[in-house]
Amino acid sequence: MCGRASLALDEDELTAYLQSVGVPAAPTRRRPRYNIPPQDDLLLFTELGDHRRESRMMRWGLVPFWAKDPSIGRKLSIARAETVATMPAFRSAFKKRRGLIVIDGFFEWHRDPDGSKTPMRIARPDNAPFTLAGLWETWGEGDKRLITCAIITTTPNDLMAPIHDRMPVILTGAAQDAWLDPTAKVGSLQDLLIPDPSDTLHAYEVSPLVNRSSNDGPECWFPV
DNA sequence: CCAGACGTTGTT
DNA sequence: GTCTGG
DNA sequence: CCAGACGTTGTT
DNA sequence: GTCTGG
Repeated sequence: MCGRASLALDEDELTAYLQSVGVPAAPTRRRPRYNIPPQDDLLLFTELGDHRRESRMMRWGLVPFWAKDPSIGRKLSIARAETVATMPAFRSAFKKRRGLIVIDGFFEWHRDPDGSKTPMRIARPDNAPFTLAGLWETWGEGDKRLITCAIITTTPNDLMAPIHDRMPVILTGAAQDAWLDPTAKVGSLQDLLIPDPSDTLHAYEVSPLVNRSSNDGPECWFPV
């Protein structure tokens, strides 16, 4: 699940949001994104130490530092909260390279009993940004250097349960600080990886235009 | 010892 | 069925 | 996540 | 890098 995200808000709104969570304004130019698939770029911020935070665009699909071939990243876009701390592909990033991924919505495909799939968008009613628990890695050197990331999924909250059996981990407020804290213990980190309790999201059906990731415009958000 | 995997989803 | 491209 | 390809020879 | 399977 959660194989698509969005981040369409304008630079001023994004800058204001980043400042509100202690991140200097993103230096890179960014265009509105309504339909972001795996292997495309997500905006992630992390804590370097002494509470300094930094944001960057990172490719979605984690390539561990030890990978011989970066194509492994295609398989590593989602980690499960239940196993992320111990999985060989994720555990070192879980210990040392946690981050928060800024989005303003994500998509889930609801499967009906007859097998048909209905795309749904999950967002705040005002499309304000929020953050997902993420992991990141650097791989390779020079021209080959890649910076990649993955999201973490958990069980659904009341909003998501009718739609799907998994949802991304959404962190707000003190949980954001706790997730980024370099000194955090595994147990306390694990306690953060729970279904979103904030009750600030809504879900609505959107057009199947979102199925095709090359459709990256507002039509992907239109309610059906 | 070396070779090969390292993930999730959903469907059967 | 499985992999790659988006 | 979904959509689309899944092959080779030899020609432009 | 580290673990599992052979």
